[in-house]
Amino acid sequence: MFMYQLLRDNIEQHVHLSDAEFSHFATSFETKEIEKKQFLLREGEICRFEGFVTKGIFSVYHLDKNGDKQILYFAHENWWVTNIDSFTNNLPSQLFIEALEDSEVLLISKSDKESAYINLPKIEKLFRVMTQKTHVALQRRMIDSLSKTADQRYIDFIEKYPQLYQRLSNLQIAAYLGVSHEFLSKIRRKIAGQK
Amino acid sequence: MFMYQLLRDNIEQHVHLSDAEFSHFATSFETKEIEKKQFLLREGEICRFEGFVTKGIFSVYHLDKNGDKQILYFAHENWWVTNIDSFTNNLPSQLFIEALEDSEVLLISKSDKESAYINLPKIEKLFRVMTQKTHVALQRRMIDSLSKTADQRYIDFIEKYPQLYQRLSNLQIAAYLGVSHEFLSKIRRKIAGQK
DNA sequence: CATTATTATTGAACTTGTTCAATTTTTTTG
DNA sequence: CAAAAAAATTGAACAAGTTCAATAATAATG
Repeated sequence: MFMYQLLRDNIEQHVHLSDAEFSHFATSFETKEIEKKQFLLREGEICRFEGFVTKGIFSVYHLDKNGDKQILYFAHENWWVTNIDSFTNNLPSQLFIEALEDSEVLLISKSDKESAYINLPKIEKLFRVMTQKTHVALQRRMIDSLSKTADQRYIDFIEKYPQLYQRLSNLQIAAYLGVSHEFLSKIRRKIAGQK
Repeated sequence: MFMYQLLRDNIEQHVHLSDAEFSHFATSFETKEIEKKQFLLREGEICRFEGFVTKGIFSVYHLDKNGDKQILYFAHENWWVTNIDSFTNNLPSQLFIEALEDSEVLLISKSDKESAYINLPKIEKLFRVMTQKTHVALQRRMIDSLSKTADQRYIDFIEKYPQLYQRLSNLQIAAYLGVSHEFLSKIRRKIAGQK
């Protein structure tokens, strides 16, 4: 099936699995469809899965006490999505994971993931390498957030994620950049005027 | 030796090693002393180590084109320090690692670390778990950086790292919080006035 | 301990970003 | 396709944070 091929290609970027190994690992996943505006995970729930997005986009965000949303990341096709804190430590999630389009994910449970670690050490390596990459990306974003102005972060975002930019509302992008959507609107006007 | 006991206790928080396993792993480390204001790693160099701090404090930071410093984290006794991006991908470092006091680290090279992964799978687990924890902490910091005001981030910092706060200058703390040190000074005045 | 460096404070003018409220535009849905 | 809902724009008043330049306080060093 197409979505399993996507998963295989994704894994192949980090470690090589034989047909048999992949087939076995792939049976650990179940498919789930989530409609737009529905949740894969809500605040307070314990995250019992790690997901691989095969269709659509999810946003992973925090809601602060003022009701403002801070988006940690977007996960579209070919990305992994979970609340790693809740998942690994069995803690109530402080994050929401919401579908921004009608979406589809392959989900693996914690116990299946742990079995895979044991049966297939390459899987442990896979997740270690993925976590490292994600961490490096977040370090870069943290530095940008400390040093760059919102204008520049917006320009960088468009350049880095042109396909994502097309599919997201400015409300979403503003919540990712950490500015009000009104201010993002003014940034857009300013940039448009410069061209 | 005292510093190896520190290392062992640190590892023990995540995985258990027998005396023999630990002794073997410990031989991979070499001790290095770094004087205050000297560098463990400079921008442009490839990071060939992962370090465990046994004495002193390091700051891991980026210098932007304006010459402003953004501090990613501080590593004091009992913390690990490296540039994970440069280390894992053999890329020139975009970060500096500088000793803020006369310091001492135990260093392990990439090849020794990789041997350990192979000889002792618990070590792979150790680093996977540590990276996950670090990642979760950075996610929380990212959310705070998107949602909280500098006053609140400063108050949080003092509360979270009271011992670190005592040993750092306000210049360092400002570069960590992402504000000018002048503004931090005004925050401090405001907070002092409230008490 | 006297001198020099670095760090911290302060004020004033300025820039960046927020909030609120109103209006327009676009998208969704019956 | 009409109506309703959601998203985007705009302006005005405000708050948060920067920059620059001067001064004071602390720490480092011969």
